[in-house]
Amino acid sequence: MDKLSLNTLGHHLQALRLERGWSLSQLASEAGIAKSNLCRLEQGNGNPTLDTIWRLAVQLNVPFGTLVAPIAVPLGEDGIQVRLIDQGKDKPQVDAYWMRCAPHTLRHAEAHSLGTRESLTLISGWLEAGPEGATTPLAPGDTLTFPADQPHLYRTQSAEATLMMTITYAAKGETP
Amino acid sequence: MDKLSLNTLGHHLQALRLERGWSLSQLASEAGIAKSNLCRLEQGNGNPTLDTIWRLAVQLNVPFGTLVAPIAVPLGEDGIQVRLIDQGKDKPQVDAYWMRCAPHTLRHAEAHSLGTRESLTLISGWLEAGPEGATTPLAPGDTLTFPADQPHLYRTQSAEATLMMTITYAAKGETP
DNA sequence: GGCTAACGTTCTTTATATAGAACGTTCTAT
DNA sequence: ATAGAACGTTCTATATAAAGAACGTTAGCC
Repeated sequence: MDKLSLNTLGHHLQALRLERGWSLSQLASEAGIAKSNLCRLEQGNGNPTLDTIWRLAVQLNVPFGTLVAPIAVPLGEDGIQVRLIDQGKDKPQVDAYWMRCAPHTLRHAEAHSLGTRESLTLISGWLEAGPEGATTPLAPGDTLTFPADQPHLYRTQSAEATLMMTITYAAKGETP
Repeated sequence: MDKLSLNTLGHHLQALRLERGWSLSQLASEAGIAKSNLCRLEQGNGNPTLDTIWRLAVQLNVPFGTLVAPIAVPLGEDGIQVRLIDQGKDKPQVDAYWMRCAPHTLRHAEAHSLGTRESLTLISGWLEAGPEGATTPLAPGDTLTFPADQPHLYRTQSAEATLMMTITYAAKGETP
């Protein structure tokens, strides 16, 4: 595991804490860990134990993956983060992703293999997505399914968007 | 973090390894960790470092959460596991879950608050779900959205089902 | 001014996660 | 049968994560 990932974990940890208006000492004591420990983690050093991550996740009331997830893939250069949640083992193959788009992002995605479809469900924010020229705006809770075997795009405006995305590959199963 | 969770992690770890037909020594060496370490983890002792979990997840090619997730909630008594992926911060409130139903499971869910809707996207297996009396069968990749402010159910047959579920609460935001 | 309290950081100490060697066991091959 | 190799386990040694004390800093308060 690289240094960068730990930095990201640290920043993310701190962001979540400040978001709640908690002090470092406070969070540490309520999570039942030493504040020196938490301090080290936020600074991006260290290699926390599962127990430590666990306690912090519980205390911050975030799903476990969220804490460690920023370690996942920042997709391409633009403000898009993608995190693989699960992969199906059946035919057709289905991949489930968590995805976050920064504000004022426009991402053009290339066509996937023939027959591939995507389903999006917006968790928070606002997003416009779909095949180029036939995009649909989405509010939290909305679901959109569209053919992804043609160029498509995701666009945010002033707010960032968080969503679940599932990609269903055509029965033959080749990846683009 | 309790002993049970670690046991679950151990079992899950071992299951994933055996699923791939790998030996303990093999996985350990390819993940770049000592096999004594992996052995201990599979036995349900120990409290692995993020680095260790990380290496194993990469090597087993499973999303990070999957390794640690069984530590999450086995919902109720029946063969259903639910894992919170993310919670929206907007109105309406949206919760995203990963969910797995064991084979031959029938789960009756009570009505949520008025206006609540659920969206399901099947990742693998087969599932029949929806409001009681108006259920729909789902194949991998299929998406179903239905009003959840009435009793609804999830039913599997011979195969287990893995899916993403999002719950959108009515704008007022009260939980049932 | 000085006093207290809380903050985040940086020490030192202690517990323990990991690495690596050694073990007994079970196969296969010669 | 015997040697070898690989398996999973269990030792021991070492690196280091976590705890706890002490630190300098800032902010209120009398």
